[in-house]
Amino acid sequence: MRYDKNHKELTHQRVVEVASERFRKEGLDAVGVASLMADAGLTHGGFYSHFPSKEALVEEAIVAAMETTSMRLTKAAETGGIEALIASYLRPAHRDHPERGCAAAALCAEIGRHSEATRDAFTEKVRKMTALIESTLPKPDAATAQAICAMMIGTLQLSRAVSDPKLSDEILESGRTAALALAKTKRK
Amino acid sequence: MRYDKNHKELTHQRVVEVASERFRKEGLDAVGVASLMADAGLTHGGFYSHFPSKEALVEEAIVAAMETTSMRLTKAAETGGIEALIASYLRPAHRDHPERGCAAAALCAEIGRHSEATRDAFTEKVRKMTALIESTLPKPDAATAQAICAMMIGTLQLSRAVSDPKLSDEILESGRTAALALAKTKRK
DNA sequence: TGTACATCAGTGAACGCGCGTTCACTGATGTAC
DNA sequence: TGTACATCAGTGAACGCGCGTTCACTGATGTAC
Repeated sequence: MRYDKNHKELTHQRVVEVASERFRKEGLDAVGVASLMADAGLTHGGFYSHFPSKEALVEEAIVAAMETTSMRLTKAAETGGIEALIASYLRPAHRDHPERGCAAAALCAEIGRHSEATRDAFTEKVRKMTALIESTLPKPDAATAQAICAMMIGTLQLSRAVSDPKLSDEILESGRTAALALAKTKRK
Repeated sequence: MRYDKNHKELTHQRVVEVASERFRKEGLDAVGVASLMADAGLTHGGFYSHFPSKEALVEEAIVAAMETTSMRLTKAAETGGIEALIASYLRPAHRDHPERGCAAAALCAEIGRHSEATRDAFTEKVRKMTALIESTLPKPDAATAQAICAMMIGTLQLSRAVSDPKLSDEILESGRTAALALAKTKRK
């Protein structure tokens, strides 16, 4: 072979990373293959030697984003438990930078309208995320972990969608308080 | 004038209703003006005598959907308080029929990427919805109402996005339990 | 070491299609006579 | 009451554009001699 053994793998990952950012920022439908490849320093023609379809890239990009988020939350939980995990997720910087944030918060509804394969991959990552949350609870419980996960996603989305910065801050604050309350609730 | 005084108004409302359903089901970007007008029994050319742009229709359709949801939640709250409101929002039928459900749950993230006017209109409806929730709380509190609102939206979205029906049911159930727990929490 | 070659990552023109939007028009209808 | 007319809601061809995808190709590179 002529090119470095992992030359293609490197390019592939570069495209996935660019896609992962732009999908989260602009939405899955709003980002085209050509503009994505241009962002990665390539032309669109080569796309299909890396991915069988745009949908396949969507799946890879979501998985990559979810993994980054999981790692970040794991690190937060290690240093400060569930309180730090919630504070890390529901902080203004996360609200203000969806492109570097959780794919579930940025793309949840859109993912629901995508291929079975994409939804399967997403589902697996959601399980991983709720398991992580559960492991940080004073009284581990799957239902509470799922509720905290949903609460964090809903709070981030709502705080991003409203146009009034004051209301947005309030929602973020309310979400932090409520998520923490749920985490500390004693369950049967 | 030749046509019935409210003939055009009726057509306008028909287009808004069709759009409102299809946007919630398929997403804002996925539904085109031509296909929408065809669904309303018209051709695409007449669209711009009803709306200045697609974005204007997006705004109207979201507002219409949010109003329907608010009315439904108000009715639920009147008969069964916050418990009935939560049960109504987080029921399987709502998860399975986004086209007739809450626009916030179906489109929150996408709305965040749309025009200032659309986000302003959405923000107003969110305020209305949280005010409604607050009014049903045993101890009215804006922060708790916002948290319940975010929790319901996040739960519905997550339960729609995951591909495993069993997990989806679990999430819905967890959301109901947690939202109710938040509603009953005594606050300082 | 220097060159000729084979590989294949990446190129760019082209495909059919649907997008949002514009505009000259058509024809159904309520009104005036 | 019957007809001629003016209005304007709705039509459909056309616009430039970007979409996802295909494919014959180019040219940079590691290897073999």
